[in-house]
Amino acid sequence: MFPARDYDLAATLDSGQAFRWRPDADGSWRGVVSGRWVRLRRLPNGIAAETVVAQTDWAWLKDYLQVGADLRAILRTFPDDAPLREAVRACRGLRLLRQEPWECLASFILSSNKRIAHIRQIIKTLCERFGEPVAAPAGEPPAFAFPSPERIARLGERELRACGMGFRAPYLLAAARRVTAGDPDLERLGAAELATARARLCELPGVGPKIADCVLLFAFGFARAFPMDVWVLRALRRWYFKGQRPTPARLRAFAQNHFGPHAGYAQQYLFHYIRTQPAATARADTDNAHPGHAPNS
DNA sequence: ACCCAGGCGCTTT
DNA sequence: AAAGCGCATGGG
Repeated sequence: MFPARDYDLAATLDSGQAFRWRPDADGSWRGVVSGRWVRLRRLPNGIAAETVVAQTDWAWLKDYLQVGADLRAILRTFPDDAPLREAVRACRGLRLLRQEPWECLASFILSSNKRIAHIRQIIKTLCERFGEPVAAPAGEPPAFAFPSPERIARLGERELRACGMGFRAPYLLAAARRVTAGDPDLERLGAAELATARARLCELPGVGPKIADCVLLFAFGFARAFPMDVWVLRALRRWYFKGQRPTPARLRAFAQNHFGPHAGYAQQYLFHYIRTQPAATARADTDNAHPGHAPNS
């Protein structure tokens, strides 16, 4: 059991940062982390973890779950504005994970122009077909590790397309080959400056600013990385620029300047909050005649 | 059928 | 810098 306060497993594991967790009827979650089958369950004062093989060192899972992160201290760095206050109130216990770089990179290459439910399906098929088998408890369905870059690099585009990933197949294949060749070296990227690491990732085919920021935030822990997808853009326009027509450059500058040292965390709260809003209001980002709490600089 | 999806790459303005 | 467009696939 890991002691942890303010940790919402559902919001954290099922909100589009990781794609391999499945909920159980009793509120527990099953997944594969670092090639190990894991079941997680929320306890009053922490998180219970169950594996197949007894663990003497849980560092790999504690790091993944970031149970040592001081969420309250992070939230205190947020700017005190109405949208973030409401998002934090509505998404209590939402956390950022610390994922394995290759799995995170590959997953988000597969995410472009896809719904989260379908990203999960593509990744599930990819793991079942090409991932190493992982020991699972009796009665559980077979489990598989996420396929290594070396494994994917040996495949053909046709086998990848058969997983349902469409035009992303050549991107994933090329990225696997580059990573296998050590260009970039994912082991070293986390030690680089944010801008340098982002530029390296963007050299990969199929990786642009948004996917790079996802990897920087979810795998390398760059706290200022701020992935701007359609939902976050919608949130920014609706809650911070109501009635205005901010240019993309203006939105980027605002995001960099407004949200502080844990901007990536703020991003995840806005993302999860607007996605869990009723659809009718979540999409009301274009029809607005009433300026709200909009900043002027 | 039509529209959109945790975008990106390329072309044109 | 920014806007258009195509891209595979699947679900509402």
